[in-house]
Amino acid sequence: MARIILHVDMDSFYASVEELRNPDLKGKAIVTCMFSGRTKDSGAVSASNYKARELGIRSGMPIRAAKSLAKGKDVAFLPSDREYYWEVSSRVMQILRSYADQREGVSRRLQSMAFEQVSVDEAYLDVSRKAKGDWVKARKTAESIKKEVLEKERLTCSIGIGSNKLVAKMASKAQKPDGLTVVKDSEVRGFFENIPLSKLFGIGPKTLAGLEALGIKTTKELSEHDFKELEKALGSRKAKDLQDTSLGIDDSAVEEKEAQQISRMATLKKDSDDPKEIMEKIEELSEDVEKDLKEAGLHYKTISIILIDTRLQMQTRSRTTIESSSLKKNLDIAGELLEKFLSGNHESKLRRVGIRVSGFSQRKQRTLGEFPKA
DNA sequence: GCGGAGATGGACC
DNA sequence: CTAACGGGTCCATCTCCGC
Repeated sequence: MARIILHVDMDSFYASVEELRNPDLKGKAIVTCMFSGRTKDSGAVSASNYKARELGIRSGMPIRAAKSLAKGKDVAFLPSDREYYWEVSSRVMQILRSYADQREGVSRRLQSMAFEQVSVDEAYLDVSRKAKGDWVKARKTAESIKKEVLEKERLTCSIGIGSNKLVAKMASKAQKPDGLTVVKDSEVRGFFENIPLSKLFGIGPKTLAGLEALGIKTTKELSEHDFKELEKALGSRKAKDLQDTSLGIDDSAVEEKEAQQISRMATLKKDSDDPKEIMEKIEELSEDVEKDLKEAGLHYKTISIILIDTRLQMQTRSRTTIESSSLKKNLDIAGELLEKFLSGNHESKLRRVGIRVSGFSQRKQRTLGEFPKA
């Protein structure tokens, strides 16, 4: 059956939430920042609203770069309060979820919906059954969603509608903020041809450069490029993925994914190669990971440390152990991994460190819908 | 050849 | 004057190794 998928993207979510929290900020340029705490203003921008974007301030840029763009202007720089954003997010997601199809073969009480939250401010909804192939119906659903989110949370969002997740995602980006864009199957080809290569989902700076080296400058050129040549340069999987993406082809399902890893990272107060100092930070971070682990009821098998040196080069070291739920008990492993790294890397000092657990045991209970059909 | 483990790199928010 | 630089997750790929 043909699908109809919605992609909902909250408009400059962090900044909008801050604007609601403090009425004094209304109408101002707002930038939320991750301050690393090592010097005043060291850190990066996590989000900016449209007023701030007009000045060229974008997420990911160093705070100091953002401040230099903001010089002489009235711009609010606020620390990111992610806990609070997740709180607001969960209320928004509850609204969105209620508009998605009921998953087939699942009892009403379990409330399993064809819904997928992909980040704090984004989600996919499968509405194929409710819309019954009717794009007008789907559009009305999207309008209702926007209305309810605005009334209940005073937030705007942009929604894209298409017959798969990729089309919906690119459609939601087409008109922002407060947009609503429908891309029917007959329109997909034209719509994608007009998307700049650099804006295509899955194409970052490296891939863009690689494609440019092949003489590919537009999405249309990518879609028409000889597959064999693309394959030779990028590998078969990547080549196939890219060419599918350039044509708006995607058959992935809208479904909630199980977490694969939990990690925490932080910047050290000052660069260090002292294992004692570094382990202190790692222990601190591990308490946070431990909390998440407990909440999710997960056991992990692999523990990794993440090390970022003064040149911002990242390295990881990991070890797989017997299944455990207690990170505290395994901190000595992190310590060993760190000692071993430092003894082999006398020249490097660390700027940021992190800890990660992964390899969770499959203890998920199967729901009725997942049992094989008799 | 196939898997798991360990490590790296690219991408996205 | 330039450079400045977070934290979290997913996935693919490569190598090595034992079977």
